[in-house]
Amino acid sequence: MADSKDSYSCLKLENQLCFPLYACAKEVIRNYKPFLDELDLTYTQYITMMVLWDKKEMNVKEIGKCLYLDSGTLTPLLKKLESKGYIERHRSKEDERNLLIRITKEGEELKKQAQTVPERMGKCIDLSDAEAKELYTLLYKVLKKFHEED
Amino acid sequence: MADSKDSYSCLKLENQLCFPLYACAKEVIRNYKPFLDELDLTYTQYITMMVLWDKKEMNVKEIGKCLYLDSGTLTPLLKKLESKGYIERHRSKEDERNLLIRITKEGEELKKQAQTVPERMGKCIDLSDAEAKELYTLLYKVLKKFHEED
DNA sequence: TTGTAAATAGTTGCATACAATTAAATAGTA
DNA sequence: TACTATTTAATTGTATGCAACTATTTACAA
Repeated sequence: MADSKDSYSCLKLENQLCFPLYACAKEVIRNYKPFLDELDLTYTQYITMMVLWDKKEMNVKEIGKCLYLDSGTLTPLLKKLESKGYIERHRSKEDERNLLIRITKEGEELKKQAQTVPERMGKCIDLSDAEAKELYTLLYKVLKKFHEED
Repeated sequence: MADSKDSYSCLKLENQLCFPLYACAKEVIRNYKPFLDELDLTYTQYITMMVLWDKKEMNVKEIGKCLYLDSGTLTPLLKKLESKGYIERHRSKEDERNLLIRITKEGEELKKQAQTVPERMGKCIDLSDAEAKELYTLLYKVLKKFHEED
């Protein structure tokens, strides 16, 4: 980062860590769009499907914990995915407070189409394997701290 | 990252680089909130003020280039900052297409209050100076590629 | 000079995000 | 049991973000 010339240099955009993080996340997601358009999914819908491809059935709370999202974001998003036929929403019989989200056959089918997305997307990010791994490690180190605080 | 067990392992959340990027950016910005509430600024308003504290006067296009934002986001945001009295908006006399954004005296005053934000925020991110620098470098490397493509 | 292209903000529509609140169900306790 | 606290989703309100489109102004070329 640049040297400090005055007491306000800390307020320069280029001396912040948060800004490249913010901008980078936004640009990477924007670059996903063409690939996700093929699947008729938005980015948030895509990562939601990703956890469901892995776990098959979860409640809203659990999905939110995985994705760092709350019900205010997830409720409308899950209704959308239901209307697309990729998931089913139904209350748990054991505990009516829980809304169980289960992937459908159509949702499973989508997984096949999605399989090529990560690799194609990876090519948009101009980092070596070592650099990507280093970035991954650092990001999770920051994230871990935030998860602990909840 | 985890080893591949099947052909779908690339679709696991924990094997993605984009996800920690997305979640980390979101969490860091969410952690800014208490500090920015004191200034009555949102995060996007804060980074907009940051470029204006540095440059004093810019048009919407230039601000958008700095922040990776378009007029669809900036137009309402700048009107908001104007209503708060931190900036002035007026058309350029030389070229009426340009809307010039200039910081006001109140906007300059805010800078003094904002000065403590970066350091306090930095403490929320649990990285050493070397790690923070490494993260910064990697993020700008990714960002650079995207800027070149425009 | 006049018609066309390019540049710049603004507008519209859709999809997040999140804080704060609400509603319903369940757990825990006197 | 009856009352209270907790848990879980849903709702509400505000603020982004971005693609697509529009309106206005300027540049440029025939």
